[in-house]
Amino acid sequence: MEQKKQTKLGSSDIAAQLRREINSGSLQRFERVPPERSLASNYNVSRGTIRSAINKLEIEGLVETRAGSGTYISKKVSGENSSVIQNARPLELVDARFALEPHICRLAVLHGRQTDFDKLEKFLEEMEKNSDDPVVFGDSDTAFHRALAESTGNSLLIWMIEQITSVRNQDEWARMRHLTLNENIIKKYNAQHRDTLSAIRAREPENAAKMMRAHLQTARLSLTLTTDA
Amino acid sequence: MEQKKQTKLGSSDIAAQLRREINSGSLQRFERVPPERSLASNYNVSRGTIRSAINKLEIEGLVETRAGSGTYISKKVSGENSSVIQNARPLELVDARFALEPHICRLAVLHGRQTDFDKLEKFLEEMEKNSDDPVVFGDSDTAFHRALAESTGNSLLIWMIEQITSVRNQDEWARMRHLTLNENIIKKYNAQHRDTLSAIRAREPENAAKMMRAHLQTARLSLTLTTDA
DNA sequence: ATATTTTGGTTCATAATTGGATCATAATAG
DNA sequence: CTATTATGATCCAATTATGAACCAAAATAT
Repeated sequence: MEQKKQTKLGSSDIAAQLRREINSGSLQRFERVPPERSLASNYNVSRGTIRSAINKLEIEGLVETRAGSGTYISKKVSGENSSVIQNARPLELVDARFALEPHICRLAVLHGRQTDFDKLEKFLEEMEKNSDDPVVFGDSDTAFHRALAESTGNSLLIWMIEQITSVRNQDEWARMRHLTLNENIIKKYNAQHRDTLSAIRAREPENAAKMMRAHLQTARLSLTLTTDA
Repeated sequence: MEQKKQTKLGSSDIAAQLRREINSGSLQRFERVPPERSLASNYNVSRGTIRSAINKLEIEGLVETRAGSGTYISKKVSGENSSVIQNARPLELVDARFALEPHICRLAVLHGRQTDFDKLEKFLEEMEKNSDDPVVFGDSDTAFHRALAESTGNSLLIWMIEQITSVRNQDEWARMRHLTLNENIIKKYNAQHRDTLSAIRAREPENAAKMMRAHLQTARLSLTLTTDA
């Protein structure tokens, strides 16, 4: 099997080696696996062999590739999440947000400071500027809701929102996001985000909560429409 | 080391590296991250790449930038999950319950079954039977609120309530409970619990949420009165 | 107070990098 | 021999990086 004489390494051997390096952590320091061309020259095999090996790892879910960008180690490997969060279903998650976020808005009115609102404004503008890019929008959206929680100063609520948003960056959810986030939905979200922030700035707690509920209602609707289709 | 020169670092790699340095604490001591231009020359990449990396960290909440001043490491250390709960202050916890439990009541109306309500009834009777024993009452109270969450069928909400109630069994909280739980308060709690369950059984979501808010309002009040005294 | 320097924010055109895909050829295994 | 696999070369399309210039806010020096 593994004579170092003349037997070249096959794609399976390379895959096994990479798998080992990822799990052992020697490659985990960086999010990105070296480019295929580098790996090919390092292992002294052709690029096709490397591609075949990486393909195996991708099927295992250990790694994900983005054309033009690189091959990345799946976040599931590096960051461990609570199993409860991982197994949460989309509608459960929306319901949890329905519980938390309207009240977070009320508390933001009570405890939020000017700098908190400025930060929210920044993320809001970022979202509005990237209405055509679901990925960038999604990141800013996550940051917005997180900053909203932070404005309450309540460490428990911040932590809960962190737990909830942490799940958004996983594979399954990335696909879901692509299905639900079209430009119309994003524009609607932007308006609702702005309504919410305006109500908070105006120090109207119930109105802010109402705006947030409307936002979440939209999110739930787009979710059910997508999953039913 | 082996291939750093050949394979140039991308923004993801640099973000990962900075994230590592921050979390490990080697950069944490200094308030300010080196300026972008310095980092760019240190890492031998363009400033745009550095900016892209820092932007990733900012979205994660690890770092915050101030134009004209610099980029600063966010004060809060990456908090341990459990310690967040452990270090939660009583009022923070009540606020979190204020967010979760009224909505849990609404969902209980929607998704609760007869067996769930029977279980709630059982804990309620247990509480009423032990109005004179703060310890037994406290346990039944915890069980009641947990069963309430379970009746929603939402694993996320159940988990969050579990996290919250888990803290109640600690030393500090045991003392607090002794201070707040006199027989009058307990009788009031019992009435409010019964009101809540009645509203749920009557399938009146908003009314159930209202009863729960009244309950939590009482809890918060007894807390502030005690801690102020 | 005022001027200068430092710093992040922004934009732009251009270049380099990277995974995706194909194909003819050679090597290897069964 | 035959089927499978690896090779090496080439082109494509998406993504990212680069380098330069300029701005505005903040910090610092005069």
